[in-house]
Amino acid sequence: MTGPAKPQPKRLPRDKRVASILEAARTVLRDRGSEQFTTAEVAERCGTSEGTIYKYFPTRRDLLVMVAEQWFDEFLGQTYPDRADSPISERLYHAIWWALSIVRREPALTRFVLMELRADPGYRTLRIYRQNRQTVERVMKVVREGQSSGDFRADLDLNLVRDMIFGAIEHQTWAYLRGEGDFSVDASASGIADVVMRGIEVPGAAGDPVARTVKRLEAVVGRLEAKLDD
Amino acid sequence: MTGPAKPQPKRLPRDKRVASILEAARTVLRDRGSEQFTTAEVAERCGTSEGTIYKYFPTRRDLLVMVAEQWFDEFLGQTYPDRADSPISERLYHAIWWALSIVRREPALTRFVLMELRADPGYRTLRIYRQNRQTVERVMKVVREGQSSGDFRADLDLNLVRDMIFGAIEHQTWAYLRGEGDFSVDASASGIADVVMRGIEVPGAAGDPVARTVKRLEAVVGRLEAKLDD
Amino acid sequence: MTGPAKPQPKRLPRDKRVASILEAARTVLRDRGSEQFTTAEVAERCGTSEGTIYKYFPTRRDLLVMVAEQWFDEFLGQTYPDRADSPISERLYHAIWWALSIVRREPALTRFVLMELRADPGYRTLRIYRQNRQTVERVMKVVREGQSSGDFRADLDLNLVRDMIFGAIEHQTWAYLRGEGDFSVDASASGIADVVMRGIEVPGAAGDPVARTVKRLEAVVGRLEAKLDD
Amino acid sequence: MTGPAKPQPKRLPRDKRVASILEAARTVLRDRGSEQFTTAEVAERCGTSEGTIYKYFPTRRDLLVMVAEQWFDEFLGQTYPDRADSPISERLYHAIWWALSIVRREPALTRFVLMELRADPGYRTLRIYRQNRQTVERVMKVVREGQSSGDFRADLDLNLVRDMIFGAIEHQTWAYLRGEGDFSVDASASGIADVVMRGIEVPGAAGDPVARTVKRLEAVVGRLEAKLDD
DNA sequence: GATGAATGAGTGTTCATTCAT
DNA sequence: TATGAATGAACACTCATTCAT
Repeated sequence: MTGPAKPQPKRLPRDKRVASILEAARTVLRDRGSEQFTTAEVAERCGTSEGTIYKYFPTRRDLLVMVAEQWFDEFLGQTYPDRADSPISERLYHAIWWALSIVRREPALTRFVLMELRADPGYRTLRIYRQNRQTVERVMKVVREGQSSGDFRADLDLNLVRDMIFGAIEHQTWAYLRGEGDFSVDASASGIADVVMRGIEVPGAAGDPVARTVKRLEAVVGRLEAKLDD
Repeated sequence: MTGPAKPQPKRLPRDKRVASILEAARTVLRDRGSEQFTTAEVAERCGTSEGTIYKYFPTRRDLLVMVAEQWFDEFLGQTYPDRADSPISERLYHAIWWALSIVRREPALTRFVLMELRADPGYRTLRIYRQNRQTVERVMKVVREGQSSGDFRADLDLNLVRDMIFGAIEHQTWAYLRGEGDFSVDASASGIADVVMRGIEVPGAAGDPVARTVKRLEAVVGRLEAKLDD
Repeated sequence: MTGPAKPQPKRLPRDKRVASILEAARTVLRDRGSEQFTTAEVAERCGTSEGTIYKYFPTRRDLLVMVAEQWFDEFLGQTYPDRADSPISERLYHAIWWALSIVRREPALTRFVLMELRADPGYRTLRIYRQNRQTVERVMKVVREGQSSGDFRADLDLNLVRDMIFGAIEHQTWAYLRGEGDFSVDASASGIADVVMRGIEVPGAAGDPVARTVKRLEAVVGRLEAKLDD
Repeated sequence: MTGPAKPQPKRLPRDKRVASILEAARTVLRDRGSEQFTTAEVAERCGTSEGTIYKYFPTRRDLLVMVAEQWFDEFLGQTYPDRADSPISERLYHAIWWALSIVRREPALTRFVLMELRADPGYRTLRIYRQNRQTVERVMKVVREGQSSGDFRADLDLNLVRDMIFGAIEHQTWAYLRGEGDFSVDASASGIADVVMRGIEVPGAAGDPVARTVKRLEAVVGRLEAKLDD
C-alpha cells in the first residue's frame, strides 16, 4: 500500500543495519524536521521494524543525535585545503564560506543542531558539541594566525570575534532555515569576511617606522593581556 | 513547591481571569519550557479549568504567543532615554546593553521566542516579530545616525551589521539560555560595541591612526595596571 | 472583533426575545448545518448570551426543533389554492411541485428534518411530525379525490403510493441536499407526477362488461390481500 | 450485559485483530448508532486499546466506513439467482425483495449508510457508493431488460423509476429504521413491485388488457395460496 | 537478529449546560 | 430579565517504547 520500500535482506550484519537505519533517519529528518520525526516512519523507510531500531538505538533522541553526528563527520572528513600561502583575507573568506556552505547544504540538519540540540542542557557533553567546535576552529585558526603575523590586532577578544562571525552566519541564514527564501553562500561569506576584516585588521598597516613600532608594541601588550586572563 | 493551588476565587471578571491565566502560563513556560508546556498545568496552577483557558485563548499556541508578547511589551514599555547628546559610541553601547538586558532578565522567554517562534513559518506575521524589530531598531537607529554624522562609514551593508550585532548577542548568551552559567551584560555589551565600532567607524576620523592606536594602547595598559593590583 | 451584531436592546419582552433567538438560530442552522450548530454562535448572532437562550429553550435540541417547526409553519401558512376545478393530473402535479419547492427553498432545514429529526426515536411525538403529515396530506388528498372521481384505481394501497411519491421526491433531491448541484422543481415534479399518474389511473376506462367484471374481481382480491397482511 | 470484556488473548495476528475490531465496531454501531459510536467503547468491547485500533484504522470514520463496507460485502457476496427464465414481474419483485431484505436484516447499518454516509460530501468517492450502486443495478437491470423485451415502455426516465423504487423502499422502512415497529419484506416488495409494474409496463402490450389483468390476478391468488399455507 | 502487535499516558480541544451576580 | 464566567466530561488521535514470539 505504501510502496514496496526496497525489500532489504532480512538479516544484516550489525554495521549494515545501523547504516541503513541512519540513512533512513537522515532522510526523515530532512523531510519532516525533528519535530515530526517518528521512529515509525524511519522503520518504514528502511524496510525494517521499530523493534529493530530500538535494538541499536536506545532512544529516539539517540538516533537523532547519531544522525547529526554522522552528518557532521562527513563534512569534517572532507579535505580542507590549508591555503597557508594565500593572503589572510582570502583565508578568512574561505573559512567563513565553508561554514556557510554546511548550512546551505543541509538546512534541516543544521536547524536541528542549532535549535534542538544546542538548546539542550547536556549539549556540551555531546560529540556534536566537539564537532561543532572543530568547525569554529577552522575559522578561528585563521584569526589567530592573522594575529601572529601582525595582520590582525593582538588585543582582540577572540571569543567575541567568534561570536560575531558565527552569530552573523546564523542570522544571515535564519530565513533560509525557516524555509523562507534562499541565500548566496558567496555573497554572505564575502560580506561577513569584509566587515570582520575591517573590524579586526591593524589600521594603518602602511610603512612609517613609528607606526611599525606601535604595532609591535600592541602585539606584545596583547599577548601579555591574554596571559593575565588565564 | 506546587502546593495545593491556592483556591483562587471562582468567579473573576474577564480581565482578571485573563491576567491570571497569562501569569500562570508565564510561570509554566519559565519552569518547563515550551515543549513541556501543557494547558493542563496552566489550568491547575491558576486554579481554573482548561475549559476556561480555551474561553479566552483559542489555542495553546495563542496562549504561548500572548505570553511572549505581553512580556515583550513590558520591556518596550519601559522608558528608554534617547541620549541624543551622548557620543555615538556611548549610544551604541547603551542600545546593545539594553538588548542584552532583556535576554538576561527572561532567559526562558527569550529562548522560546528565539528557538520556537522564530523557527515557525508565519513568524513574520506575528506581533512579536514587530516587537522584535523595534528592539533591533533601537540599535540600528544609532548606526544610521552614526552614518549621518559621518562617524560611521557610509558604505555599510546595514543588514550585515545588524546580523553581526544580534548574532553576537545571541551567541554570547546561548550558554546562559541553556542554563549553563551566567554572563555579564556590561562586559558583553562593551565587548560587542567595541568591536563593532572599530569595524564600522570611519578610519582616519579622529586624528591620525597612530594617535588612535596609542590612545588604545594607553587604555590597555591602564587595564593591565588595574589587574596587577588584584 | 467579530462584528458588532446589531446592539439589540438589553431587555426585550419574552416574545421578541424568543423571536430574535429563533431567527438567529435559523440562520446558524442554515449556514452550518445541525451538526455544527452551537448555542454559542446563536447567542453571538442575536446579540444575547447563552444564558438567555437557556432561559427560553431548555435544551439545544429544543431550540433546533422549534426552528424547524416555525419554518414549517410558515410554509403551511401560505395560502394554497384548492384548484378543485383543474383536472386531476394538474392538481397532482401541483401538489408534488409544492412539496418539492419546500426542499428547494430550505435545503439545510429539510436536511435537518429528514436526517436528524426523522431518525430520532420520538419523532412521532413531535409537532413537526404532524406538520409533515399535513404536507403529505395535500398530495394524498388529491389521490383520494382521484379515486372518488373514478380517475384513479380504487384498489390502491395508499400508503404505498405515498411512499413512492415522497420517496421519489427525496431521492431526486438527495444530491442537492448534499450540496452537490441543483435540481429543477418543475422537471422533477412533472416527471414524478407523470409516472405516478400512469401507475395509478384507471387503464382503458372503456366499457365492455367483461372488463368491468374483471375489474371488480380485482378489487375484491385486492382487499382480501390487504386483510391477510394484518 | 457488557460483562468483563472476555480477556481475549493479548497478541493476535493482524488479520484476526482487524476482524475482532471490526466485529466489535459493528456491535457498537448497532447498539449506539454512529453518533454515539466511540473508539473507546470499541476498544473496551474487543479487549484491546484505542492505540491498537488506530494502528489498523487511521480514523474513526475509516473504521465506521469499513464496517459498513464489510457488511455490504457480505450481502453482495451471497449468490443471487439470475432467474432469467422467470416472468419479468417475478424478477422485478425478487430484486426489490432482495433490496428490502438488506434493510430488514441490518437496520442500524442501513441507517448509518443512508443518513450519515450518504449525506457526506465525498460520499461518491467511497467504495460503499459503488456497492450501493450494485444493489440498485440488480433492480434496474430488470427494468432495462423489461424495456428490451417490450414489456416495459421505452420512453421511461430510468433515473426517475430508480428514485421511485428506492424512495419507496426507504419510506416504507423509515419507521423500522427508527426502531418503531416492523415491516414485512414480502408485503412491501409485492406492493412496490405491483405499483411500479402498472406504472411502467406497456399498456396494451401482451394481447388485450383483460388478459393482462387476469394474468396478474392469477399471480396474486397464487401468492395468497402460498401465504395461507404458512 | 528480527519482528510487529500492543500499549497507555498523554494532548489539545469542544461545548452544552449551570448559576452566582 | 439578563448575563457571562465557569466547568467537566468527553473525544479523537499520537507515538515512543516494550516484549513475546
